[in-house]
Amino acid sequence: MDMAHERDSSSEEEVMAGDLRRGPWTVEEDILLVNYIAAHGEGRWNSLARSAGLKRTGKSCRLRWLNYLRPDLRRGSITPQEQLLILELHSRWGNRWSKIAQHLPGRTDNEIKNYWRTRVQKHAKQLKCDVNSQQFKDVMRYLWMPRLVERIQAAATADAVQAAADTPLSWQHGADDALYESPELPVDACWPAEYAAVAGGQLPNASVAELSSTTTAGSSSPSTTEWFTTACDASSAAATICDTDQLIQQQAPSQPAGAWTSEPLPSLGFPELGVADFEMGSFDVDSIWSMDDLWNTQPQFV
DNA sequence: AATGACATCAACCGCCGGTGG
DNA sequence: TCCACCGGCGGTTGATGTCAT
Repeated sequence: MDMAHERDSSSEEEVMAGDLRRGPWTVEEDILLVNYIAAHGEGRWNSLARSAGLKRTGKSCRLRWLNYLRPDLRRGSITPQEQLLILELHSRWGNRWSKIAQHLPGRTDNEIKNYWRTRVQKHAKQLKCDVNSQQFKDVMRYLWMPRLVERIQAAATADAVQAAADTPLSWQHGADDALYESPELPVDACWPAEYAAVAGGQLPNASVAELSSTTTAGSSSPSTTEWFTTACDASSAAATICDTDQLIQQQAPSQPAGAWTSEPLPSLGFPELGVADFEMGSFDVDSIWSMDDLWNTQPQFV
């Protein structure tokens, strides 16, 4: 047993002795953590946990913050664009989840890892091939990724038509920015009701949008369509060469500024996509993985 | 309506590398 | 150089939600 293991075990002892809590976080704990970080910033997680009055390990606090409480987290389903990027980056880097996550702003390594395991590996299993096999990589690159691009293009077309029909006035005035910046925005406009109730006005300002995983986000940005077009152009080429470098580098960072975060937002090459992308409506994400398509299109892969 | 199977995801675990005393 | 501490990473698990029968 190495030193690290001993240290982890000692934390375990504390847990067993009742000094530390484990398991799901309560609303009260979340608020303690959020407020403490709002006041003092991130870092030194072990001492942070103690100072904040949390009976949690530093690791647990860090994980909770990074994977759930951070204000710049993106909520909702993995979009087709993101799926495309994940497939491409995974083919390049393998299970380097944190590295992949760096190219999907607002997404966590945990989220991407979960996506990969629940969706992609599931289909590899259905195909009865190893997820790391060349066969499966070929299926991804030459069948599923081009199919994703098709879906993205179709969605872009539909989106453009819809946007032309009813562009919300709010977008013309940058209401999305206001969501993150307006000091007048009531707390409970962004925090789930139970948080607002428990906090009793002690929450940081409304920059903490979409805290709860059950909270649905706002509306779609007009930049989405522009990005779709660019992405699809790039991705069409990517269907054969999958040059995601281009896809990544072409996109200027566009992150909502978390007013009270101590850390600078990551400089990442993915645009801010609105919720319409998460709620694909007629876009059946899973149908991309239709086995029928697979059989009909590429029977040689099975 | 009940229930079992399956999917999802938050949280934990073990390990490793970096850093500073 | 050694050691303790810490943060980060990838793998795994268990609770919960959803769907099919």
